[in-house]
Amino acid sequence: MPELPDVETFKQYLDHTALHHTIDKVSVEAPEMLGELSTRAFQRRLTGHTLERSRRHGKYLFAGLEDGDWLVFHFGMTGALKYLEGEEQAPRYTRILLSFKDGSRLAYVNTRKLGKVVMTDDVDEFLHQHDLGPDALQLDLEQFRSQARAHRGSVKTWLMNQEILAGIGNIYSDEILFQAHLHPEHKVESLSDQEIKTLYRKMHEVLDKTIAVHADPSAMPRRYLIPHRKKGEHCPVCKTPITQFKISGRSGYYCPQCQPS
DNA sequence: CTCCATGTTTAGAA
DNA sequence: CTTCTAAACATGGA
Repeated sequence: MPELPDVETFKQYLDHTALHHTIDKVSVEAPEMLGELSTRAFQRRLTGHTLERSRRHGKYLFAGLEDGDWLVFHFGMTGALKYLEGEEQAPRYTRILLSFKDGSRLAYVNTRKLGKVVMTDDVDEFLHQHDLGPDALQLDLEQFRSQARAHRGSVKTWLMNQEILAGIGNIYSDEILFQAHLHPEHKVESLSDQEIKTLYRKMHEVLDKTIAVHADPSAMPRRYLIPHRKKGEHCPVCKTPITQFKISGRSGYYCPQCQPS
């Protein structure tokens, strides 16, 4: 799930549920998700503190405490948040569970444990340490164009490079390229100014529209590729069979009719 | 059993 | 130095 629109949806969810709650207890079911940070240090930095604000950058979600410290969520491929009230049971694969003073809880759920949950006292430094470029919704057309001019290789790979712009992954890069009528293996260095502009506009449009439906594929516009992004499916626009291809070990999908090379 | 899956990192080859 | 590929991480679902 978690690319920019999914993580933005998690942010809004967190804002509407766990924010302004004081942490009473921290259960770490999967200590390996904390990386180098010890369970004790993690618990010490959270217990007794209050979640006061949140920030998202690319695929990362930051929850700020009243003391200036930050809880950092990264979701890998299968991570999500679930807020629990009353006797509601924590879902299967809950890896971290924050319990609040009022009895409600926030579960960090992650089937495959590919993400991370850590702490940082400086978000900007954290972003720098992780080589993250500007958030995909923050950079302007000028930066977008000059980054395109500074790289070689396929446009899909370029869009997914978190050092260039943060937030776009395998699924949403396919959607953006589909909406922009660009073949995923089109060389980024050979994009015209006009194509770059279209790509930039479509990137915003796709991110905005998918955030508006909380990244739910079943609620996305009719002419979106994402709900048809599997083998044997057909293009929602022209009905041509969708092509699957491999790009550095991952599967990409496109319509050979709407996105000619 | 096999292959595939939304992410990131790393090693090695061009 | 840049770019690309495969593999690894951990775990399920088809």
